[in-house]
Order: sequence, then structure tokens, then C-alpha cells
Amino acid sequence: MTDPRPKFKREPATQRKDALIESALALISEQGVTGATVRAIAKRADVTQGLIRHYFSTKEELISAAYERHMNQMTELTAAPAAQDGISATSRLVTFITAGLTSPVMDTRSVTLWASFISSIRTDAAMRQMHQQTYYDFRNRLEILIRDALLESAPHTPPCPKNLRQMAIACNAVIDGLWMEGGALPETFDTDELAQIGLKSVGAIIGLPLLDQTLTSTPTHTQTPKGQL
Amino acid sequence: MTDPRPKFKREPATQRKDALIESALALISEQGVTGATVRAIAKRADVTQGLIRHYFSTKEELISAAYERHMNQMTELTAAPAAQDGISATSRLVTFITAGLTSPVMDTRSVTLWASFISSIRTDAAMRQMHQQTYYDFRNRLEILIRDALLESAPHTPPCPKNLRQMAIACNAVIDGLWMEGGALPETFDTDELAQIGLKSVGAIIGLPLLDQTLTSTPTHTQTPKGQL
DNA sequence: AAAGTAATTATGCAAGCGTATAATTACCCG
DNA sequence: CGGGTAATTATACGCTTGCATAATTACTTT
Repeated sequence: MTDPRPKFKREPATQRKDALIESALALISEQGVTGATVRAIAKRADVTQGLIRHYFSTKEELISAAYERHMNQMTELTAAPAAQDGISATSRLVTFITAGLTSPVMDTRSVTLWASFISSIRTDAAMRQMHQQTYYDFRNRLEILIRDALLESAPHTPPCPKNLRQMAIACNAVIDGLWMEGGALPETFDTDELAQIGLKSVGAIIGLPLLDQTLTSTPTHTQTPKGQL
Repeated sequence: MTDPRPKFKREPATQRKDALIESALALISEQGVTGATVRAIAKRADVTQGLIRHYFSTKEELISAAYERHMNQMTELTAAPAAQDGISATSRLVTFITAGLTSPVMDTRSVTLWASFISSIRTDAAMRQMHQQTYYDFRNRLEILIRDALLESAPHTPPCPKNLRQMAIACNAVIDGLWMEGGALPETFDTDELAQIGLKSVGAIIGLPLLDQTLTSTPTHTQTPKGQL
């Protein structure tokens, strides 16, 4: 009289961790941090709550892992389209900015998620370090793209490191600011409006006409990345 | 045998509300939203928890009021130094940007507070509307300053509204982005570095050399506003 | 096929949460 | 000075939370 149907299935550790992280992200984006309780996360992942403690020694650890996942995903979604070779350095920069300011990187879900995490960087050391690392990573990628674009347009007058750093900080700020408002108030901006503003602004800051080039020569680079999420 | 010392004091309604709002802000900035419990807020304001329900019909209402207070305070602290008359329109714009990117507007407390609130604009309609209103208010002030500065430098070629709007959106984004990172990672930027980057960037976006003017002609306008908080 | 083991479930607990309601108490007014 | 009333305190309730611990159960190994 053995039950033919097992009551549960044993999954590989990484897969279960993944499912739990995704559940946490989904809940946080839908209901905020307060909605992401241990029980709710477990239910969404179709397991019982005890299992969470089996893979994460504390809830904070799970949340921290979810934060890392989300930020890396966003950086990846922004940088990947710009990594194609065979296009000019300026085009790579344009693609990077455009990807960061269009769906799926710029949308309500992503921004809400980020906002939920960012509020805990003051009290939680692990979160603060994660933020710093993610921020530097993104900014460094941007700085490299800016440098290459500048070198391409003026090969014999390389930008000084201090200026380059400041440009990267400024351009990162524009992108972040636009990204945030685009996610927070999506209905108040036209499609691609923020991406175009981003191109214009970064172009003005680094002294290269990014928008014109895009619209005239290689418009395909400004398309939104195919949904990988 | 009457006790000469009363057990509590009756305060005016607005004053008590104020104290409760300030307590909430202090707690949220120090411990995040989860730390701002009804009991903790009451204790910090030196009252018992029941009093909160007497002035706010729900905790959400108190949090919403705290959000409004904080945002208005920050806008005020940014705009007030720029409201002095007798200085050029460009100087007013410079002062606005500088105030927004130096203490006390740009600091960890302010940014953390903002982040804590912003995470709930998706789930809470009142918070979302408050965010929208605050954002528009700030951006409109900025747009007016930009317009005046442009008119001042080129009185016979007024900027078209569409361009002006985009400039305001872009400049607002730079300021927001810089402000955020300055508050999140204060130790990684030199004093006034972000303010200078902000001036440079806004100058580049709108096509006016803001930084040079500041450093040469009217440096007093770039001082941080006297602490009103 | 039986045993061992690690994944998973089941159950419980102490603490804290927001809210409701009733009991006090300070202050205003006649 | 003595009521009346609104501000304030006091107490309690039901619910949820994160976490711990013990009981099951599926899969591997021999």
C-alpha cells in the first residue's frame, strides 16, 4: 500500500536556492519588503518555510543574495548588448546607455526592487558593501566605454584620468536618475524619450554628439535588448 | 495629598503631530522602516503608543505625513538659498545646484530616508502621488532657473518649451543621481567634488559654463546653506 | 532489498506587530 | 473652586513574524 505519488521531490541545492531567490524578488517587487516574509517566499516557491532555513542560515542572507542577483542581472542586461564587436566604440556607448534606459532594465519592477534594497544599505553592512561593489562595477564599465569613445574620436588627445573619472560619475548619475524616474513614473514619459535624453546628456557631458550619430547612421544599435529575463 | 508634579502635559495638536513625525523620521533614518514601529515612535516622542492613534487614524497616515515633510524640507533647503534677489539668474541656478549637492541636503540621513519611502510608491497610492507631486515641484523649480539663466545669457533666442523640458529632466536626473551616491557612499567622494561635477554637467547639458563663473566671480553663493534642520 | 543520510515537512514558541477600547488625568471655562 | 472634556495613558487582543526543533520521506549506496 505504498503511495505511488511522492509527497515532494528532492532538488539540487543550487536550483532550490535559485527558486527561493526568485520568489523573494517577485514578492519584494510586488508587495515591498514587508510582503516578503519567510512564509510567503516559501509558499511561492512551493516549499514549506522550514526549507529556507536549510539553505540560508538567516532571512537576511536570502535577501542579500536576492539583492546581489538583481543588481548583477541589471548590469548584465545593460552591458551585454554593448559588448558586441564589429561596431565602433561610440556605438557601444550608445547601446549601453540605450539598453539601460529602456525595458526591461528600466521598468517599474526593477526600480521598485532596487529601491527596496537600497533603503537598508545604512543599517546592513553586507548590503552596503554589495551596493558599493555593484556601483563601482557599473561605473567602471561606463568609464571604459567613455574612454574608448573619446579615443576613437580624438586618437591623439587622450583624456586625463581625473576628467574621465568625473565624466563617468556624472554620466552614471544621469543614467541612474533617468532610470529611476522612468521606473517610478513610467506613464509621464514617452517611449524612448528618456533614452534620447540620456544620449543627449551624456553626449553633452563628454563632448560627443551621441544622439545624432544614432539617428542617422546606425539606428539598429538603439533597439531594446531582446528579453532575456 | 495631590501630586504636585503632573504625570503628563497637554500639548497643542500640531506640536504633538510634529513631534511624532520627527520621531518617525529619526527612527526610519537610523533603523529603516522596520525600526519605525508604533511603539518605538511613541517612545522616542516621549508619549505612549495610544496617542499616535489619536492623531493619525493609521500608521500609514503617519508615515505618509513624514514622507511629505521630508521631501518638502529637502526641496526647501535646496531652493531657499537660490531665492535671494540681487544676484544673476545664472548665480541662482548655481546656488540651487550647489545647495542640493552639499550638506545638509546631500547626506546619508536624507538619502536613506528618501530610499525608505521610495520603496513603497508602487504598493501605496498615496505615496506614489506624493512622489509625483514632489518630483514635479522640484523639476519645475529647476526648469524655471534654467530658463532664466538661458534667457539671461541670450535674451533674443528664448529656448523652446520642449527643449527646456528635456533639459530640466536631464539636469534633475544628474542632481538626483549625484545626490544619491553622495549620500550612499559619502566616503568615496571628496568634499564639494559632487557639487562641482553637478555644475559642470548641468552646464554642459544646457550649454552654459556654470562652474567657471562660480569659481571666479561669486564664490559666496556656493556656500552650504546654514543648518535650518 | 535494506540501511543510511540528507532534503523536506510538520509543529511549536516567544516576541513583536498594529489596532481597539476603557480608564485616567490635565487643563479650560463658568 | 468644581465640572466637563479632550488629551493622554493603560491594558489587552488577535495576528504575524523569524526561528528552532523534531518528525517524516525521498533518494543513494551497497
